[in-house]
Amino acid sequence: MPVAVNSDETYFQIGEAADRTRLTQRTLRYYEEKGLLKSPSRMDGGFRLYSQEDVERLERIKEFKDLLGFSLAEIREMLDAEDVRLQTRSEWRRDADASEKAAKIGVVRGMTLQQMSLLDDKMKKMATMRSELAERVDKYDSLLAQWAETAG
Amino acid sequence: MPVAVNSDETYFQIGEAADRTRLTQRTLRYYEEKGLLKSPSRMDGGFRLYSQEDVERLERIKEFKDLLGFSLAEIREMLDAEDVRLQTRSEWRRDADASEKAAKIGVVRGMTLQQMSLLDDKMKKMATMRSELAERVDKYDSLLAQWAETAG
DNA sequence: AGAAACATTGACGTTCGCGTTAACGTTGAG
DNA sequence: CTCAACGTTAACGCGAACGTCAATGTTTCT
Repeated sequence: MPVAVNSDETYFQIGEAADRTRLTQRTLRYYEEKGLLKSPSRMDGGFRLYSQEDVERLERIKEFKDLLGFSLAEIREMLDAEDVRLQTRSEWRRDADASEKAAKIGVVRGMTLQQMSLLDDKMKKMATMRSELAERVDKYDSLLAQWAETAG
Repeated sequence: MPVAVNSDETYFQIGEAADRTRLTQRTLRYYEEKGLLKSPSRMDGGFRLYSQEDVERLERIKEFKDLLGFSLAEIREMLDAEDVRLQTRSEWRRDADASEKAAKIGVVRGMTLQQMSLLDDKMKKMATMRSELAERVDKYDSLLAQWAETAG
């Protein structure tokens, strides 16, 4: 069961975080080791405590991997870009240098566009592949139909 | 350059097959070793000779890997299914047992449908992801615009 | 307090998908 | 015939992404 640390937020130990994400505990530790996850908070005894946010991040990582076949290093880069975005947002009001921030956002924007075009590319190819497969199914069907005729 | 073995078909040595597929020679040998490719024919001296068909199969393998992130083992299975199809087709006229063939085709048809739904699934998720990314770009844009205003 | 369930940090092992090197044979051009 | 270019097998190597102990500590329930 989830662990309530204060009245507000819910935290999960590694076991449940693993269950929820359908990853293994080893994998969670590994991702942490590889910097894909900021180190989660801990209980007094040292047990890891994952926030809901952490769990969601893990799910995103899984999507990136399964969907796009990215390496963990690549995924790390993409997530880092997002972090820049969040960081930038929180610093938004209290800092001076404007053009630097604009530049940062520009970079992140560019990366996002790149990711989008990569997605577009893959989707296009997948669509092609799909129609090839559909064509085949049609062929099977007509073969079977023709066969049934001849036999009947 | 391609090697003409008889007047009819064109064959390629491993080097050119590798160039054409943008795979390495090692990879071609590896795929053969793993059974993704029926062993290509050989010259007298033992040099491998790849047919156009072989090259196309290699390209298909690449697509499967890059596009769907399948393991070579999985790809092997899918290609095996196709082989059944081709084999079935060549045996078509000269064999007796009709229902057996119909059954085989039914199986292959089923596998193809499965592959299609897998593709659909991935494409759907990718579309979702894409729109999330687009949303982000919009946010960046409005941030930058707003910023330009304030600064101007 | 004792036991079961759960967690921690090493550290070594494993599979996949090739890369690389070594030692050697083949082919084709001059 | 010679030599460069190309190929062959065998074997070891390697990074990625975890799996799998082992030894030990923590939490929780009774």
